[in-house]
Amino acid sequence: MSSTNAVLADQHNDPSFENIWDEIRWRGLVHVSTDEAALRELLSGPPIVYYCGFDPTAPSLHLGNLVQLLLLRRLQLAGHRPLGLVGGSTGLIGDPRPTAERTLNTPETVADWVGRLRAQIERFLDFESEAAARMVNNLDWTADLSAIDFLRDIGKHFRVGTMLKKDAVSARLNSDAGISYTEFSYQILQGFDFLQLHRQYDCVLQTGGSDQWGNLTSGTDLVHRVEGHSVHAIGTPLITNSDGTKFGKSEGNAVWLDRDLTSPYAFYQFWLNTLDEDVIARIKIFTFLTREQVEELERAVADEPFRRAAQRTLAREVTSLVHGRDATEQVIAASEALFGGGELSGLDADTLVDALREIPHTTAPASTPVAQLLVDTGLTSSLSEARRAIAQGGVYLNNVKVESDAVTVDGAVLDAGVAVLRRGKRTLAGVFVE
RNA sequence: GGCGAGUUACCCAAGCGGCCAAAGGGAUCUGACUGUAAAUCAGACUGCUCAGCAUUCGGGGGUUCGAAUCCCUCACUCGCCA
Repeated sequence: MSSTNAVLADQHNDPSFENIWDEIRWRGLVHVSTDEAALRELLSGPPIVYYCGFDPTAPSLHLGNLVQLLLLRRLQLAGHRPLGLVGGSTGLIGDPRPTAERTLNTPETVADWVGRLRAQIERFLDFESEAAARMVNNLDWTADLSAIDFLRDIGKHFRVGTMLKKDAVSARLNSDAGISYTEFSYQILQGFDFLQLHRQYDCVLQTGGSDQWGNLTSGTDLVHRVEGHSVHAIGTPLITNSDGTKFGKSEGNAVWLDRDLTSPYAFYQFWLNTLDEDVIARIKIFTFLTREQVEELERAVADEPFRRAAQRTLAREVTSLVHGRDATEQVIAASEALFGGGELSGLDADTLVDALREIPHTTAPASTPVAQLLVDTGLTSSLSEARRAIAQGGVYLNNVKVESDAVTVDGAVLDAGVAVLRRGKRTLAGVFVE
């Protein structure tokens, strides 16, 4: 925790930019927004209050949310005051996804996730400076709202025609999944949040992903209609990989900020494997490196791509940001030990054991067949898949290709009492031999 | 409430009584190449006691020697009409 605070204390915006708006534009954080000139002026002026909401759809935030957290933080560093909103009520409803209706989670689950998200958000913002952040929960102003009050005081301000035109809604109406009244109503709740925060804290800006644009404008429109005040919204771009795959997925799973869901090692490796084509854009968004530093790395990518200097910097920076510096140094040491290219037997026993603790591992007797170990370590999800992987020549024990699924660890135990299991080029697991 | 269309493996999507563990595409995994890249080419992609067996095509029931394919029923989705 202390190292996380140290990370926070070291963050700065780049003074070479005239104002924060120019910087977030340069970083590629603005995909859509309300009136640009007005926003630029607003953000250059005296401190404003702004917010971003996080709905509890999972027990942890993921990389998409990290973009939002960093935007909140950058604006805070520019002197503005963030409100971190957790969606205690919106999480009970669920915003319409383009594909299909969400499954409703129980109130208990949502409440639990709200607590977890709140704790995560708090680690990325400063709650003590002059521009101290504040946490809010939209359940606080909706829990006691009656259906009649909701329809009379809030619903009356929404036109169904407008609501139907929102992309999220029309996409669903045009799909065979359809949309429930529940999800259709979501934008009203989110719009009401903005109005509430505007009244209570004089909040004048909401940020969010561009896929939330319809919900963001739902809020700005409502505030304008009810209070007559012009307030603003910024939509960040959807981050995409240049090879067409989805950003933020590692082996098909989301990359989470919670270390129990995505280990710091896996997190570091995820960033380390960023494509050359994408790495500079990622650095702009996910790190606090200055424009000058970014340009230097850009040259490094062009001149010496094989060194992957930008990827290493990106991985180190983001992992430090999320997991702290100590954990980051550990996973870097582990990565170097395991990918160093040297003989595993040449590694110091303690170094090797520490490295294996960072990656998926299992404890098993020396007589265990390799196929079983692949399953135990999670390298494959079934024995069939394990055998297939071995048959395809994709499994290695201490860097030696495994020729048969009957092979056991027996002959391959290193001095440290461990063995290194590898699937493919870079998926590793540790075996601690009993 | 009435009528019509639909529900296939992670996603999209063919199949319309046996040759279907189920075409094709995407995603994913592995091999070659390489930089722990990308692109490209090749292979794999339900499970298991793996040259064989078991279980899959919304749920349940039925017809048949035999069903993802036919019938009944339930659930859900979409459209049209009230």
